[in-house]
Amino acid sequence: MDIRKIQAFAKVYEHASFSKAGKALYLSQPTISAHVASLENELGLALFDRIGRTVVPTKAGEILYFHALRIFDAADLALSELRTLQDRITGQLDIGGSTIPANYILPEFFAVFCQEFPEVVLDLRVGDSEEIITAVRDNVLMLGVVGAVLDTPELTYEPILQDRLVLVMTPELQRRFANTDTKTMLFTLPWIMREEGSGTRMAMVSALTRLDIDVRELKSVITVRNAGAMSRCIQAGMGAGITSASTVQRALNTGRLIAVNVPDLSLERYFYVVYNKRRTLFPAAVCMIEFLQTRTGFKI
Amino acid sequence: MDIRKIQAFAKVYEHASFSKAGKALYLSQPTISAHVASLENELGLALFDRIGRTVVPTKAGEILYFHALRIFDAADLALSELRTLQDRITGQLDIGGSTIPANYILPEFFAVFCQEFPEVVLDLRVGDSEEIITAVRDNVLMLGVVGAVLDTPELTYEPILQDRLVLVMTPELQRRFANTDTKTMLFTLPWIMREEGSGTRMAMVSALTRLDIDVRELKSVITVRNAGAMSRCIQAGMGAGITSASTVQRALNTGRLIAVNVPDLSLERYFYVVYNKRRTLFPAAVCMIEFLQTRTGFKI
DNA sequence: TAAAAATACTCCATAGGTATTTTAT
DNA sequence: ATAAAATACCTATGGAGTATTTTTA
Repeated sequence: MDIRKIQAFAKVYEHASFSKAGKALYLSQPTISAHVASLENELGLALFDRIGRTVVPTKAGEILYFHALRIFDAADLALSELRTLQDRITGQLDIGGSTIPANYILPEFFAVFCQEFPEVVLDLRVGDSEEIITAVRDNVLMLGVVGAVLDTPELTYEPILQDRLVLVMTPELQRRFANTDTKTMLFTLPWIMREEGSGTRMAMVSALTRLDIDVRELKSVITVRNAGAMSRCIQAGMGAGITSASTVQRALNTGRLIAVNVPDLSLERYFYVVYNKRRTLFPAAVCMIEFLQTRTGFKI
Repeated sequence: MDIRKIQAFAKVYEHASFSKAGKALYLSQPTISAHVASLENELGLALFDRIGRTVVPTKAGEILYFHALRIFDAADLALSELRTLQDRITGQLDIGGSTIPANYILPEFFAVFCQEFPEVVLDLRVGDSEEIITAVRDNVLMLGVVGAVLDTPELTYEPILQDRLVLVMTPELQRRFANTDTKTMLFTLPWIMREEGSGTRMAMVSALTRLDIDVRELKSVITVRNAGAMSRCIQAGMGAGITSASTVQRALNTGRLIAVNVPDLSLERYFYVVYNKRRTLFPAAVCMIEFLQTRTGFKI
């Protein structure tokens, strides 16, 4: 069932002539005869009745022609989609986003991106930084936006945004520690924490490590898997937590929460686009990387 | 876009491995590599990223795989339909029927045929004998059932039924010719005639010719294109006509029409299955020919 | 070191051609 | 006599193999 033989067959069907089919395909008449004969042998069925100098398709020929058109359609469609992939910014782009980017940062960037590149269909997969990075490492996802760098030598991390973490709690809770020294407060506070694998948690851990504090010594009352839950737990007075300023901006503005400054605790971290530079990125993916870099002011 | 290369590509996609694809297709690993490379060259696109010893499809690879499955489906379906055509009585059978067979004879035979061969789909095309025979000669139709033989050397006519034509008129009309000699009556009668090309007309013409009567000398009041119209015209008293006894059986039984005997006018003719014996008949068509011959008692 | 893909090469099947014959109009 | 398909025969591309090298986990 060679596709070129089927093409020869189809042209014979359409022209009811071997020699005309040859002309249409820029092949000699004997070549067409050979192709059709080869198909007939392979199938064990006559495809045409050669009645004198007229060529009439058999029932088998009619059935094959019907399906031949479908085969050509599928092949043509494949070809045209591959061509547009080559020279247009198009196609479905699956992109992984860790908690903070997916919920607080990417949506507004994507809104602009989709306007500028209307042929691209975005599919945002949400997980924590570790999950997204693992998916990118395993080539399940081509692109991720995460809040941490993991030790994966094959991956490229391009910084796109600086983020500020803050230690927040309710004013009531803060008042209880008004006369306590900072380090004691950190060890006494009931903590709301993000799960392991969270970029926010990793940033917190490394910041505390620099103050010689082991997170495992802190009093964790609950572990949550997203920033919204953390914010609500803190507002409910369950304890204090370290989270992106952007996730608690309203609560800080209204005074329902306050950010407590801890001297020498450097709570800044970056968000990155992460990808495997050894993979062939299609235009839409390249575009997305550049878009994230330039629109966040990190490049050009 | 050779289908075998696409098959190699698809197996690599499914196994994420060139060597496993080779095993699955009973081909060597270098052959698989060559096929995929050939496709990549032809398309000018990478289909896989070879990252170390892992193989990851590119976006182009994903698109091609999607369409490859459709191509295989179409090819498989073609193959399976051709196989069932080979060894089962199945498929659509277009069959031409001239006026009398199509309206009065074939329906009940087809009812039985469809019960015995439920996988066959019949499509009955109606025309007059000449139209049907022409369609069979031009290979537009594979089979026809007609009431006349035309001088077409390439066609085979197999008789399937004897038919009796009758000269019919209303009793009133007949009474007007009670004392007229037959020949005068024939020349005086107002005639309802079938169109040229009708087998019924041809049978009538040749019967009259044997009595040295030229139809053109008869007084034709109307030409109709089917037996029902003829019957109604005669019953309305417009004139007399020659038609199959089967088409006016009820009217003869009830006495609304009467058959007038004309000495020496031999009004018998046959119905035939007509086909081009040089065409490859598929099983359902062969079956239909045999069915018509045996069920009408003309063979075995 | 081992496993997988790429490369190098050899071989032969076959897709392609031209020239000719057969067949039917 | 002509037009079309089949046949015969030749050539060269490329599909298939094995052996080997390169690469990387």
